[in-house]
Amino acid sequence: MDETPQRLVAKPSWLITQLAVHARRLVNDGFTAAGARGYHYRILAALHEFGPTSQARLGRRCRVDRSDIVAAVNELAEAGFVDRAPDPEHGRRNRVTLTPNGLHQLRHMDTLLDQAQDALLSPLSTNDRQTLIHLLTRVLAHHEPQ
Amino acid sequence: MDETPQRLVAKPSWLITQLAVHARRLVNDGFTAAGARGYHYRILAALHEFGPTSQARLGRRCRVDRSDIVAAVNELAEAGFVDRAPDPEHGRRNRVTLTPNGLHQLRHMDTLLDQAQDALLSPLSTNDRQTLIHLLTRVLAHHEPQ
DNA sequence: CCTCTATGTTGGTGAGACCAACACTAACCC
DNA sequence: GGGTTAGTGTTGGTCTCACCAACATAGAGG
Repeated sequence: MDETPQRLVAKPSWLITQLAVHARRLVNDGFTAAGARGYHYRILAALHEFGPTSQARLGRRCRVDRSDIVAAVNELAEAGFVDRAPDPEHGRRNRVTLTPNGLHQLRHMDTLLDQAQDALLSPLSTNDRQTLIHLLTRVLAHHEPQ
Repeated sequence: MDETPQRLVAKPSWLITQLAVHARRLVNDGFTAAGARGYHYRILAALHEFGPTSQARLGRRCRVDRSDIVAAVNELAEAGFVDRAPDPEHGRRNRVTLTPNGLHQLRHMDTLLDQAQDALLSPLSTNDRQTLIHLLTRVLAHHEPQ
């Protein structure tokens, strides 16, 4: 009952954006349990993988606007997950560093995130998941500025 | 340069939500050219496909909260795309109807939307598009309350 | 030296999804 | 029939995410 219009269901953009709603809900349910949100995970992940950097670079890596990085780093710094200090060899730049507590939080969020991935793709076989990931990666790569 | 963390790229939820960003951008660029937004299209499409209904039912069909339907129907009614009148056989309910102008706007948005779909999936062959749509439909169906 | 670019920061906007509360109506049940 | 329950429209919020304009300031390049 209360069927959704064929005009919507047939559009790839509908499928993707609606599925993104469910994905975000699953992920955020986990993250809020850890007192965090998406931007936090992106930043912690980038710091762990590439080491300390400036906020601007962080934003470019995580696809987050530099003005939004400010707020997110504020929150992470206040929680002790990140350390923000002026870059010694550059007056204007900040140097954001992952703290041990931040690494711990990152690992915690990782397990929460893995559960969400599983819940998200539960109806698909391992093979189907692979093909879906492959196709999505191709399409996304095409739209990333690179 | 400025690579994105592997932790993100490997997550299906990242692929889906990031692709949804691009999808929304493509779609909205078209819609704003028509002075509209996503909610408007959903409502017009539902009215065209299922005929006049109440706002609550409209919301259930389009996956839009009933409080958000109020604002969207306000905008559509002010533009003359939709007619809102109290349901004669139900004191509380409203009866929302698609006007001729609304149908015209729907058709206009349809062509804009088709262009966006094409731009979105441009890197994929017809076959790959089919598979992607099929997989997305399956996953989405699993998460819809039905 | 002067211009151009990059950086951090503040303060907005907008879409979309969602929630709580209220007034009121309809439908249901005893 | 009367009281309870469920549904409807509406107001007024919240949150996340994405994005933009402006500004002060620092570094890099000519």
